[in-house]
Amino acid sequence: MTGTSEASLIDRCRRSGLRITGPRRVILEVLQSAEDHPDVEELHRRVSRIEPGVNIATVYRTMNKLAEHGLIERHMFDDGRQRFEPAPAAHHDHFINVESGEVVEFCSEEIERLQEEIAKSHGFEIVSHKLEIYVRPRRSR
Amino acid sequence: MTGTSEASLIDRCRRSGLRITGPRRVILEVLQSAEDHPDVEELHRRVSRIEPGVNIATVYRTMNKLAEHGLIERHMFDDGRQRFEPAPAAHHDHFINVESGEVVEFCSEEIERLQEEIAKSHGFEIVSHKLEIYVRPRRSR
DNA sequence: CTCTAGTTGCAACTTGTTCGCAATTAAAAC
DNA sequence: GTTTTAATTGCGAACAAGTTGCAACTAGAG
Repeated sequence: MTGTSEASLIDRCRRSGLRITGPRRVILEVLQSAEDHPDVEELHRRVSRIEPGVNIATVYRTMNKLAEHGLIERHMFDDGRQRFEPAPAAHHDHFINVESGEVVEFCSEEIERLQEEIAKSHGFEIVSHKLEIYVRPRRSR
Repeated sequence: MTGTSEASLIDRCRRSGLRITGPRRVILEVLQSAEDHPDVEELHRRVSRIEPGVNIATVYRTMNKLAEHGLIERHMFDDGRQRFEPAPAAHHDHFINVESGEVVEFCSEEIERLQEEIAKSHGFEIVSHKLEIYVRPRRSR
């Protein structure tokens, strides 16, 4: 999520043979500095704040390109809209706070292991997985 | 998923105060005998085979009503369209075969338990969750 | 049998996303 | 630097899934 990362998105795009244009540069900046999991409209809003005139179709196209090249990760939570995060180093799952919409990442070795085990016992090989836990702040206690 | 069930969907609708009309009766039949997780278009197709003339908007509205009353469960897999299954007795998760699109149910006490634990440690209370494992048949071995 | 609120078909609409196309442009090749 | 050309862009139109307004219809309570 955050800019803890290594090589800038821009560099990684170049290495993937993607052209760095004006609009794209801004989109990448926005993505790189995103601390959350914005959807396309939100990205477009942030981009427009920096440089108005970038069409939302361009944002869509750019996100598709980036996803194709594995440079970002696309999520589809229950609100039915795509959300993105710069491809994280390690896999993780998500808490979605149903009250605020906020997304929190977490990971559990143990759950991953159990999944492997269960898949195997069903004769499957895991391609990918998605664990979303819809939560609310624990009251009282 | 299958008709292993108890009280018919129709009865449960009546008990929920939903009217049983012609179109609705057919939709419920189709749902009840579904062995899979059909989307609205597929449901509509099946309904139309039994009784043509039912509008797809009616299927949408009926599914919304049923979901409101907890009589069916709505899923949103990565294909981005709603899919449904008659509300199952017990919670379960899903394998989605990425090659065939087929959906297989499974459940794991242990994973559920771990989720609780992790949520708690983050100060959350679980509202619901969703674990989807995208798989393919295990080759060779 | 009557009456009314729930339900339906239909067409129009909304929302999120993609597409065609002509104009622009990054960056590879001179 | 200049040329070249394939990738990218803006724009408006087109899509796809799902929803809605409304007048007509009807299940089921009384």
